[in-house]
Amino acid sequence: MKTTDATTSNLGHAILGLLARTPLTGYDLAQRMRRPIGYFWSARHSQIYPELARLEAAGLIRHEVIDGAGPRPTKRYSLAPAGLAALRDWVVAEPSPQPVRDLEVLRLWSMWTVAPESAIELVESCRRDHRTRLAEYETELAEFAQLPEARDPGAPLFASRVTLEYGIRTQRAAVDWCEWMLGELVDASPPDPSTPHHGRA
Amino acid sequence: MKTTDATTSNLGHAILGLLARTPLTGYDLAQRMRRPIGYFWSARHSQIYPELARLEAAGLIRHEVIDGAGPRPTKRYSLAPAGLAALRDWVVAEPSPQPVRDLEVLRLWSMWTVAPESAIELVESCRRDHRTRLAEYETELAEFAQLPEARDPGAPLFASRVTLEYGIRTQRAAVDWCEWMLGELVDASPPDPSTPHHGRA
DNA sequence: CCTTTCATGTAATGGGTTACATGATTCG
DNA sequence: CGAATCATGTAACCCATTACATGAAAGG
Repeated sequence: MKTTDATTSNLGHAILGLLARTPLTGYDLAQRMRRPIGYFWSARHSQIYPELARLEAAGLIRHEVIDGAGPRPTKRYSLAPAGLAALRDWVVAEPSPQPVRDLEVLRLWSMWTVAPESAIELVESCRRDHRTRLAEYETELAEFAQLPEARDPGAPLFASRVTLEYGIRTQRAAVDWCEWMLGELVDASPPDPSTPHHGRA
Repeated sequence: MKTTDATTSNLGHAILGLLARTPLTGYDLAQRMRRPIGYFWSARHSQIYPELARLEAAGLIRHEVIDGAGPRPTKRYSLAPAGLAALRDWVVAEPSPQPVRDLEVLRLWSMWTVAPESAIELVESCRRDHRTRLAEYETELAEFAQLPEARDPGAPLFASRVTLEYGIRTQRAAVDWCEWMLGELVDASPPDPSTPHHGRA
């Protein structure tokens, strides 16, 4: 006998994951969907509010009305026991292969259609972006990496730490890749033809 | 004066990028949306056929009827001059920040709610997946990496090579990350309590 | 006083998946 | 003779973004 027959969406599980850490309002959830979990999952408030209603109807979350500045009653949501069970089930469930969509790689996949100088500019701008995000993640990780809870696999901070580490590693790999590409580009098309160059013409 | 005022979608540019390399039927395009470009962009045939009609209405592509096995006339699409221009414009255009959605990281972000043994299994299955994909990309790259066109920034194979290299680097980073995580997990919770172990309890 | 932040909702539109539908050829 | 491959399309539905709508408190 299953605890939940209602099929909960990915967004629903993202919300459950947030509420498993601490009770939040819909507004707070929307903020968190930028940072800290915004770097691997995102959603707008217009998507969050209806999903909260669905989760509550399924008995996975509950709310209490608190003081707030909005024109309507401010609701703070928290995880119901069935919600924690549903989250646990989902974490260990067989992952269905998700469709990949990387706009940056798609763009660079057609870089051969433009002049090499434009391609170099393009790659340099990618490198800049990845460097910026890398620096952000590194400062964010530094804020809590040394706390003892960040070492405990049963603590939320542990998961925050390892996922941030993932972000750092992939951004670093992306920066390295950009630099490797720049090497490949200038190797094939030397930037200054007045300077004598070695290698193939 | 712009060449195209019609706003073309990401999918549209993916199709233009494919047709810039060689003429294809809608069916062929759907196949390519799995491999080779399927690892960074994907689409089903039900999405591709209407988009082809839109691109053709915008004058970016053309088709000719060829012999085929389908019940309806088989159409081979190729890029029109305006299509190549639109593709070039898009490649060098300012990229709008795309929303990120990584289901694997979202899942692991809630790994703290399950037993450490379950978490270890989870990470091991992630490592297996990344290793498989890494091996696929490596064999695919080996097929054309040594061809001379793969060194020419103006050739499609150059872009194929560098984007595959990106796939390889990110998958390798992911495998390393999984192994690092396993180290963190067994460090905190020793797998076999009967064996005497060093470090903190 | 004006802008930002707090705070919650709905409506319209676009992008994407699943399912429906058809029919010839090739291979086991 | 049945399954897979070739080959193209439509319809229904879900997910996500943008835009519409409202209003109080706080800060410059």
